[in-house]
Amino acid sequence: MKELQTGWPQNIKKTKPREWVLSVFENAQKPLSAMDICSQVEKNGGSVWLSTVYRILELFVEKGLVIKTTVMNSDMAVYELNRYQHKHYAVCMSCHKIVTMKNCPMEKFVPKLEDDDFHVMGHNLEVYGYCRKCSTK
Amino acid sequence: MKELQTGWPQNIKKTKPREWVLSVFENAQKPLSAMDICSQVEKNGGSVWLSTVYRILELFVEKGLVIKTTVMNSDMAVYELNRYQHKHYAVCMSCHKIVTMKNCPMEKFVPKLEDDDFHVMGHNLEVYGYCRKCSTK
DNA sequence: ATTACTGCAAAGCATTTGCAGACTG
DNA sequence: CAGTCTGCAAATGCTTTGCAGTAAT
Repeated sequence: MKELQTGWPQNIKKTKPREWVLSVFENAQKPLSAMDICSQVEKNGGSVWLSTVYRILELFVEKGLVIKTTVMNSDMAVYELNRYQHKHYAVCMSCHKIVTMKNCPMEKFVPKLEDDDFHVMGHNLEVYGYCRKCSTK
Repeated sequence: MKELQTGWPQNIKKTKPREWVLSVFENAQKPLSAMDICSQVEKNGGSVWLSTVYRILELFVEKGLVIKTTVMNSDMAVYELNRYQHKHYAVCMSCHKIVTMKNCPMEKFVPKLEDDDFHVMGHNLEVYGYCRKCSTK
């Protein structure tokens, strides 16, 4: 049973750096950049090079384990575990704080696309505005 | 009357490069990258340096004239006119074709955020999947 | 033993910045 | 004329790639 929760994903060779990266994701409360992951791994006592992190992320994305997105007006890519439950965020335009959204507008929504045969696989949504602190400043 | 449609936005000094960039946006059918804009300006007989385009884009975004987004798994930023009517796109995961979405799920949706005082200003939405051609390949 | 993965260095590329001359109002 | 904007060059910073040694099955 325990294996089901923390079990290593199939089709992915187990190595120290990959274990570290995955464990960082499992403890993360928000999407992480490659650098975030790198420094978090080191904070946990491991050691990985940035380029290795990028290769691991590429692999994880390819295997559907992780989702790659970008946060508003930031050129940096961020990654998060694909928990197969939608999760969206609001980003403060002023301080770039990230606030979790608890619901998802796509649940009961069918997009009307110009290509009628477009096969929708998923979506990214991001709300932007001003957080409590910044809107009262 | 004509001025209302093609009138130059207030608070923005009029220069050739800016006029060219704006006109490119007005004739664009999809979000454009800085390079797209640059080459489009040249195609129209103008001439701008890329760094100038970036500075113009930054200004336009700041003035609320243009919106900056990123398209799936591409590290390149794209920009489009803020037409004050939502417009969203679906992106083909295989050929990266962009398909316009005619409706918007946020119209009748109130996001539940962890920060109750978050002041929502707008949103980005992107749907991904496979277009007609790629899903039958 | 074979194949794949990582550390490391160096390259790539979109974007930003500095500066002097040119242009706008 | 004063202040801003642009052309151009060079720097920055995220991400990718090449290669040789190391680790996994």
